[in-house]
Amino acid sequence: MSDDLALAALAASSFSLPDLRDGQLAGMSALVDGRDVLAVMPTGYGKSAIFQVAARYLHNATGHPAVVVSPLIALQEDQLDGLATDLGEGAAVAINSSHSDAEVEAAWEAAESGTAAFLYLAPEQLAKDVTVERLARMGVSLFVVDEAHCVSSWGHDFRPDYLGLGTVRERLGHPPAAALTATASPPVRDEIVERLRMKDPLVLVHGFDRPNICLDVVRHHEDRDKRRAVLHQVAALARDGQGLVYAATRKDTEKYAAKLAAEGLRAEAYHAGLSAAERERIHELFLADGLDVVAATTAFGMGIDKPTVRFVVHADIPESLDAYYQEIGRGGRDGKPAAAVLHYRSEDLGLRKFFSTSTPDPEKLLKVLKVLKDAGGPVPKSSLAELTGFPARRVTGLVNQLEEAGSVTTGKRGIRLAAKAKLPALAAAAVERAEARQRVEQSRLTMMRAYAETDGCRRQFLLNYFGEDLPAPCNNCDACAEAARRPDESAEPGSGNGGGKKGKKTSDGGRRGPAAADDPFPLQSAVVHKEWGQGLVMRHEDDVITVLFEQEGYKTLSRSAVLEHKLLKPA
DNA sequence: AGTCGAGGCCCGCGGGCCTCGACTGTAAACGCGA
Repeated sequence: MSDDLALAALAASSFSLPDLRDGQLAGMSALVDGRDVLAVMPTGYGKSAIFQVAARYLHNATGHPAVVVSPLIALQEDQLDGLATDLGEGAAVAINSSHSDAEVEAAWEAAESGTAAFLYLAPEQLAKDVTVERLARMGVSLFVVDEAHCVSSWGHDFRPDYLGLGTVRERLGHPPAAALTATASPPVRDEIVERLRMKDPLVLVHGFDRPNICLDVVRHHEDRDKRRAVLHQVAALARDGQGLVYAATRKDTEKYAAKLAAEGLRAEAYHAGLSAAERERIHELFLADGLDVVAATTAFGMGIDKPTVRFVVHADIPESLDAYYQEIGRGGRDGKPAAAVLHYRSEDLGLRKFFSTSTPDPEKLLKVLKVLKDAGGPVPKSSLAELTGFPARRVTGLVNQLEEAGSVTTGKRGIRLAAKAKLPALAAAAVERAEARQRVEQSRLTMMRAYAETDGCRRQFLLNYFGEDLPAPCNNCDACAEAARRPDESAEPGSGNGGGKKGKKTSDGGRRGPAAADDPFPLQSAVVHKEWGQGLVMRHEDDVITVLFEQEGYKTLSRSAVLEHKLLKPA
């Protein structure tokens, strides 16, 4: 604990942080003591300082740098600039494909000689054995994973090297690990901890609620009505400030941008199909207040820290509340009022389903396994595509599914069988794992849908999902506004409340079930279900209890059925 | 799962309607040719 003073002094002198916020010092101190840390804090809270101060301290003590895994080259370069300002040129270096061979070698030497205290890499770099071996020889004081939710959201299909980070960390001699993210629900946190092989990490959750963001959901039946409403609303919101419109497809971002531009707004579309130069131009223009609105896919966001974003409108529902919270969290970072509006049609869930894990195909998995068995040794992924006749992307997905089940491993020279069992059994194991993954993804989408369709306070729902409790309705969402508009509703018991819609909310906006005192299954309590195993109570609403099960994801149960048939037991 | 858009058909010449196939997101890295 005597380190705490030294850490605080270092934060003040090297990083111009005279006053540390809740959790920052505790995080730094834990890392320096060798304990893993998972920090869930919004952008701008100062979660980077936790690992930066700790890394600096450890570098002074050992001469070894921190390895920082960051998903985007642009983010790496931003952080390099920031650290150069605080600590001087050369204190942080990066190894990625935007640098020449000579620059990369210089970065290595800076890290090895003790000049650089931070070495930034993308997970793809750490998939190369030569890289990991050189790092292991060099010695690593700290293993940092920035934007750690990527482990869960990108690891399974899009960027599988995220799943290998735990192994990489072992090979580096298991240095203490710091995982940082702005948003992660309990199952995502668990997955980060598991994948990075963290042991008893210090979990820091701070500044999670963003009360200045007004939460709003607008439901639609017809697609064209939704499009019209989105345009109308953005045009109105853009009168008072700048903001973002998130759409699910590239084409839609261009349509929205064109229509908004036609209405006289400074609007641009942003998606990964644009050239790097064009993306850079739009990004810079937005930061410099040169645009009223950017219509974007999920490509726009990470690393964009503009405090004055006044609205985030979703033209399509995201895949999960984790993603949604990440995206609306880009609004109102200056603490002033900001609007988060979700335009929702149940039909839009179809596209999200399409984007999620595909149903495992036992035949194709078996084919991959057969090819690997016949080869009798490691097979590079490209050859595997050729030998099976499947497209490269399909092969990646299949290999991931097999690898997650422990049936194959990816090594230096390619993919090889890892288990001795009969091939159909290996394929079946992979199918089982993939189906479990599908169930979890499906349940997360279901929770996103439930948020869109709830009559209760949106913020209570959202915070519940992230494992936090908000005792009273927020008074800054459409449901609370609706409740305030109908003060007499709760005085009318039973039927006859007009509108024809069942289950109108009560005037307290609540519908939170019985008080915690007499509730056998309070929020966040651990429970056991005969079939579904261990779970965590996430939410109460009327007669419905939502429980997060480790294997099955989110499930809703009828409270009366639970009590009557004793479906749940306290764990 | 749902939507877009090309192309065909109909009735009658400019546009509506239908069907059916294509397409739908996120990055880094590497090799190749200029």
